[in-house]
Parts: sequence; C-alpha cells; structure tokens
Amino acid sequence: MKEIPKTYEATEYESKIYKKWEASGAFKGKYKAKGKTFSIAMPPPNATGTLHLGHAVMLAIQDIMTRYHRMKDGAALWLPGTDHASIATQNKVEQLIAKEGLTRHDLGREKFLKRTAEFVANSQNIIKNQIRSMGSSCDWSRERYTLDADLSLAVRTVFKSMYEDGLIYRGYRIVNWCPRCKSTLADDEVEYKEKKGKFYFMKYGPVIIGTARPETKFLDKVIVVHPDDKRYKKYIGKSFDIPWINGKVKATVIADKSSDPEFGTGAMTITPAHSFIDFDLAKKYGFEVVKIIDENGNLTDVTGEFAGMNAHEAREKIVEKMEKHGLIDHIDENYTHNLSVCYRCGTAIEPLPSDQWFINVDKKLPKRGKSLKQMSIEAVKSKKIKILPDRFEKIYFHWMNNLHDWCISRQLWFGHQIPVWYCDCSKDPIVAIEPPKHCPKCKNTKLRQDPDTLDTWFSSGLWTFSTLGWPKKTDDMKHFHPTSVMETGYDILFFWIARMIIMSLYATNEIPFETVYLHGLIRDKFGNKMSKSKPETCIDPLDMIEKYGTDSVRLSLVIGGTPGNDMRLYEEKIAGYRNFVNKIWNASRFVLMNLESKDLKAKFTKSSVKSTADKWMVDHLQHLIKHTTELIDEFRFSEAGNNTYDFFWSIFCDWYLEISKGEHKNPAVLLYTLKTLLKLLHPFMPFVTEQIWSTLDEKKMLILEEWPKFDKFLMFKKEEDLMQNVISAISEIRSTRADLHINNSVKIPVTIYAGTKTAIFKEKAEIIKRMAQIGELNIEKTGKPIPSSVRIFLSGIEIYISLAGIINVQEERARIEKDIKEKQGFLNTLESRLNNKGFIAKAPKEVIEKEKAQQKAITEMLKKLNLYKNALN
RNA sequence: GGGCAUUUAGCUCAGUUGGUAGAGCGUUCGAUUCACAUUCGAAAGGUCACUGGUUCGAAUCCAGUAAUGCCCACCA
Repeated sequence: MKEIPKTYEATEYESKIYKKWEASGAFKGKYKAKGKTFSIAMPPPNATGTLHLGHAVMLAIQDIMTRYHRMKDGAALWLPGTDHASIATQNKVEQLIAKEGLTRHDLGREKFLKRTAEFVANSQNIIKNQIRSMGSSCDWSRERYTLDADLSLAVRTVFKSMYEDGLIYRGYRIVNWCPRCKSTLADDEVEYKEKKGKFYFMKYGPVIIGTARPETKFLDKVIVVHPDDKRYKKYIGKSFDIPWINGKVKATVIADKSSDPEFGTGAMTITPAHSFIDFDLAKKYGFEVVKIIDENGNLTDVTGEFAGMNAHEAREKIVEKMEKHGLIDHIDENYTHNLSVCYRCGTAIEPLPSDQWFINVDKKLPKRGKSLKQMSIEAVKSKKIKILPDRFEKIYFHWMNNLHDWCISRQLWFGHQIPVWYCDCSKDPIVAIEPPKHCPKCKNTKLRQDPDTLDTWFSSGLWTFSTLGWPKKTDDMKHFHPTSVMETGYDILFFWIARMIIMSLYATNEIPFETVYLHGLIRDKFGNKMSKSKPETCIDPLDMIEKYGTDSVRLSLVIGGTPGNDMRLYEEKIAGYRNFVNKIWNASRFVLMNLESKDLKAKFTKSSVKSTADKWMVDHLQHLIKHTTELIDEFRFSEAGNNTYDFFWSIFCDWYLEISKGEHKNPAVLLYTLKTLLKLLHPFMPFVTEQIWSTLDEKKMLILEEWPKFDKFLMFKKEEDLMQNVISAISEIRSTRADLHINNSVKIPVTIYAGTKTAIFKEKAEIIKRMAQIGELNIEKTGKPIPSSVRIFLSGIEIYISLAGIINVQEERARIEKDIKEKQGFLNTLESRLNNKGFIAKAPKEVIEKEKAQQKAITEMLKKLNLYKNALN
C-alpha cells in the first residue's frame, strides 16, 4: 500500500518528532487517576557543562522508565533542571576572566555574579538542547534551576529551621582548605593523590620525630608517645627545654593511645592547627591552637623570618636552617604519601582552623527524638528506600555511620548566600528567611549579611521537593513526592544521594525517593576512563547521535549494562544498534507494502488470528509482553531491551515475515504484531517507533498509547507447538544442505514422513519448500526409506533429501558419525543420571519425566541413525 | 590497613528461585536486484579463573586462592 524510503535516516526525523511531542503537551506531568503518580527528579546537570556519556546513560534509562509508566499508567512526571554547581561554575568563570587579565576581586562581588549569571544562562541553553537531542520526554514546563527564587526560598527555609532546631551551628574547627579556591571543602570533596616526597626525621630533644611537613612544626611543644611504649615510659609527664627551629621551646611529654609505636620512631609531636587528629588531641588536653599557615597558604608571623612565604616553597629553606643547627637526624628521600587535593582544581589541601557553619548530624531532633544520621540510616534499613544493586546499601551504612558534622559554608561568591545577618551591636547572628529590615535588639537598619555561600550540595539535597514547590503545600508535592526512582551514577552516592535522604527526611518528614537505581560508569573499549585526551577511544554522544541516530546511541548505553557495574562503549556497538533501527524500519516497510488502506482501519480480534503460523506468532507475542513488562518493573532494562530486540529480529522478521511472503499473509496479524512490538520498543527507541507509528493512520501518537497487555485468550499452546515442528524441520534441512555443500540454487527433492504431525506439514508445505529451497516436496504419514538420500531424524519425523548423483558417501558418513557421536554423548549423560538412585529418589518429578522422554526419543533416533549409517556405501 | 566488585566463545557482555552453556561483533563457508547487503542462510569456537565443600546434580550456593578494577580510611 504505502511506500517509505529504503533506509531510515535518523537525523531527518528526530528533531521534528521531538518538537511534535513537546508541542503536544505529551511530556507534561499529569496526575494519575488513582494513587501516586510515577515520578523522577532528573539529576540536574551542572549549568556549565556539555552533554557527556554519563548524562546520556542517565537520560536514556530515566526516559525508558518515564515512557513506560506514562504508557502504562496514563501519567508520569520527569522533572528536568540544572544545578548551579557553585564551586565548579565559579572556577570556570574565573578561568574565563583570567584570559582578560582579571580576577574576581578586580570585578567585585556584584559584577562577578552578573558575569557568572550571563555565562550560566548561555550554557544552560546548550545543555538543555542536548538533553532534548537524547529524546528525553521530561516536563519542560516544570523545569527548575537550583538558584531559582522559589528554590532559594526552600534553601533559606531549611537553613532557618535547622538553625532553630539547633542543628546548624557556627564553630571554630579544622577544615579542609583549598588555598586556590580560597574556600573550605567537605570531607568527601577531598581527593587523594599518591606522591613521592621526602620524609624528615628530626631531633626533638630526647626523641626523634618523623614528618613529611617540617614547615608546620614551628610551635610543636607536646610530644605524644603510647602509654605502653617501653622506650619512652621514662619521659612521660616530664618537660624539656629543646633547641628548635627558631630558638628554644619548652616541650612536655604525654601518653596517648593515638600514638602508634610501630610507626616511625613511635614518638610524635602535635600540630593542633594543621592536622585533624592533632586538633582533636589539642581539644582533649586543652592545648593552644596556633595557626602556622594562613588562608593563602603562606606562613604566618609566628614563623619569624619565614613569615609570608608560601608554606610548600619554604619547606626546603626551613630544613636547611634545621640542618645548620644539627636538628635533622636523617631524611628518607623515597617516601610515598597520599597528598590530599581539591577535587575541583587539584591544589594541595591545607587543613586549618576556621570559623564555619556546620550541620550537626548527631544531635537528636527535638520533636523526633532521633538524629539526622539515625533517621537516614533507618530509612534504608527499613527498606523504605531501596538501593539497587543492594550491595551499595552496605556502603551507604558505612558512610553514614562514620559521618562527621557537615561543613556547609563556602568562601565562594556564586551560590546561595548564607541567610545570616550581623549587627554591630552584638556578635549574635540574625537568621532569617527574608533579609531583616533592622536589628531586633537595637533597631539599627545597617546589617551585614554573612559573605559566605552554602555548599552546593545543600541546595541539591532539597532537589526532589524544592522542585515541587515546597515549602508550599502544592498538589505536585501530594502527587509526586516521594519520587518513585532516583537514577544516577554510583559515584555520587555520598555527595548527593545521602544528602537528599538527610535533607528530605528533615524538611518533609518523607523519604525523597523509593528506589535508588545506580548505573555504572561508561568506559572506553579497553576499560579505561574516557578522556578527551585520548580521542581515539573517547566517544562524544553528540557525534554519535549525528552519525547513527539517537535510538542507536540509547540502545548501546542500555543493553549490556547492569546496575552498579561499569560498561564499555565503542563505536561498533552503536553501529550494531543502528542496523537494528534500520531493520525495524524495513520490517515496517514490508508490512506497509502488504497492507491495503482498509486493513489499517480493521479491528484486531481473536478471530483475526487464523493460520497456525498466526497463532504461533500471537502466542509468542503474549509471552513477550508479559516478560518485558516484568523485566522493566524489576529494573532489568538491559534484558528487557535485548529480549525485544531478539524477538523482533529472529522471530518476527526471520520467521513470521518470511512465512508471510507468498500466499500466507494475514494483514491483521502482521499489523497487530508490528504495533505491539513498536509499543514495547518505544521506551527504548522512541524516535524510529514514533516515526513508523505516524504512517499507520493512528489518532494518538505512540508516546501516549497504552502499554500492551498480556491477553491469555490470545495464547495458542497447541498451534505454537505444531508450528515449532515445521520450523525445526526447515532449520534442519537448511543446516544439512550447508553441511553437504549443496548449493542453494539446486532445488533438491525432499520427502517427509511426519507421522502424527502430517496435517501441519501438509498445510505448510509451500512455506517449507520456499524457506528450505526445496524442489519437489512429498509429505506422507509414513513410508519406506528413500534410497540415495540423506536422512534427518527429528522426534517423530523423518526427512529424506534425495541426492541421487549428488550424494557424497564419505561426507554423508562423516556427518552421520558426528551426529551419532553428539547424540550418544548426550544419551550417556542422561542414562548415567537416570541410573543414579539418588537422582531418581530426590530430583523433582518433572525433571525425571523430561529426562526419560528425552532418553526414549534419542534412543530411537540413534537406532535409526545407526541403521542408516550401516546401509551407506 | 578495611571493604566491595569482576573473572563465561578471539573481543564486548547476558545468564534470579541449582536441571546437556547464550547474544552481538569478529572469523569461515554459501547466497546479488526478495522489506532490509545497515541483508539472508549455515558453521566453527567454551574444564563458565583456580582448589576444595554442600548436593542426585553447581557457571549458579559455601569456603579458600589468584589476577584485575573500584570505594573507604589515612599515619604523625
């Protein structure tokens, strides 16, 4: 009837289809008629980024779920947005203005933020269009940005409430300080890099101490040894005047179990201001905390002649001086240590004490009697939140159990400025949601806002509910929260997932999501991390979309991947799925060519299913519907996609379409099967399925169609079984021909004795002839062996390929011997099992019955094969 | 140092309640105007890392070993 082009050119259709979807309102998150609606909050990409494979894989998986539920439930929400990513974005803009020779201080806060806003607006558009190019069916009318007014309101609301609950406090603590970003970092924003360096052993009065950082040791005056360390027992509690870097110091020896006798010399001095452990010790014993290194990474005035020098650069000079004074015992030149560096810029971290805002994770909440930590652990332990794969639950618990108070203030400009104001009249902070007009104590109107901003994860921790209108009580909150699934890479389990759980439980008293699906990382062909510095294996999803189409890229990212496991991606894989996309296109093309326009309007019912082949096809399809639905519900997307792929290609195309050629076509079943398959494939490959759908005279777009339902009245077990016999016969004949090197152009005569299955073989004679390239075909119930022929024995069926004049006795003998050997081998294992008393006694009945039946069938076949072999000459 | 994962065909990977090992790519043989050569038909190719255990039966469950990768902690 209709003719569509021979090859599917993805780029011709994709953007048009996307626009049509978007314009039609199909993406809009509607409420399900009954019960809670399926919803996903899209992990917001950084407002600065461009689409990479990490985004591509998350978009593909989330879109599959959203489209599936939209079809199945009639409604679903996928809420998109972007994250301001304070530190990453600020760094990027700083790099940009550096090209103009400017720093952010040259511009000043206001101008710098304006500049950043412009930059963000521009890159947001880029990433948003790239999200569209992946076919993402997200609700753009609900799009959010973490710096939007209402999201910022949510941030300030949570801050104030936490402050009032005594969870947020200001404290003087050691923090991870990045001297380049000039900001604090949370513990998990610190990375460790192995570095070769020197390890210095220094004479410190009665002991020798080891350190990698001599430049922090100026004011050390406490020696710590283990209480049981015999070497030092005599010194404990004593004081010494010790010649040190800048003259004499008075040092005391104390005993504490934190000193490891096995490490170094077993004695250490402590540097309270620049080591987390030493800070804790200093707090424990009440020692003075003096800063040696300042916020710029320079040595402070207490270091005397070294003041103002960069701490790292001063190291060698300090060591030189110590050497001159005989304070160096020896130096280990080959020491590898783990250098802590900033996860954003790679600069070495300086631990230093500073006034910062923290969230107390251990304090029990006034009304709930539990700490944030306890609540967060409970939510997962009780299975209210399920993490897939579940081994990540253990990792989550471990992390949560060891969580320290969360430092939330950052000395950055870009972000949510901390909603705290100060008045000159006192040091007390004024915490408010909206800027206060005057000081509540002295009515002074000149207030200063805390210059710091909040950790970017503070606002993204609110993402599942701040995007739905919280703190207002919105209908969206009611229908969509808690969200159904959080789908993201396992690499941000702590950064983000854990924080969302903490924040949501605190603010809304609800879990943020029911299931966490963690996908793996995409790696290159050799299993390495993809990097732009290796262009030969680095894959840019946008290039691939351009070259192979979005559907192919999506399939290649989903099939073959299992949650929590990394996956390799390479261009050949994408090309393979492009072939599949084209296969679907051409199968549809075939169906269309075999339809009249009246067939498109005809209704499909059970009575449309006529031939045995039709019934075989429709029966298979019911199983596929059932299985695919189950697999998607179980988050097994790879299997669901792969099964449908197999089905489409090797069942629908290779058999049913081939059978349909000639006299046997049934437009109703062809169309029903195609439509059902398009629906099942739509979540995985939305574009090509929608494009084909548009040629089928349907009223609704495929995106809004109903998900196929398994229909037990369309099962035809008996016909399915009969047809399978015909299919095996065709396969066997084809295989035997190829084995015997009989060219396809030779139309060989074949005789089949089909026994009880004679009727179906007679019915399908034409199909068998065509598909197995047979000349003359005789089908009888039984008969005598045909001389000069090759024989195939199936269970209850004998096939004779007459090869008078063509048969090669030697080849045939080899073929038969191989067959006998294989069958004998199988028979042997069957019999040894059936002779095993234990097996008969303990194995389930069905298994035993099955094996007995097989034994009988094979024994019979072997008998025939041997007779045949002996007759060959 | 602690934890986790992976190890299945030449390559990339599936394999959920334990019952003669599967796919795609690649290889080999055969097919040229058939919906599709982005195709079709066929084949070869595997002690399921190793050792032991449980079981009538193990790729699958348990214990141990090895290799690889990842995460956490971090030592003055």
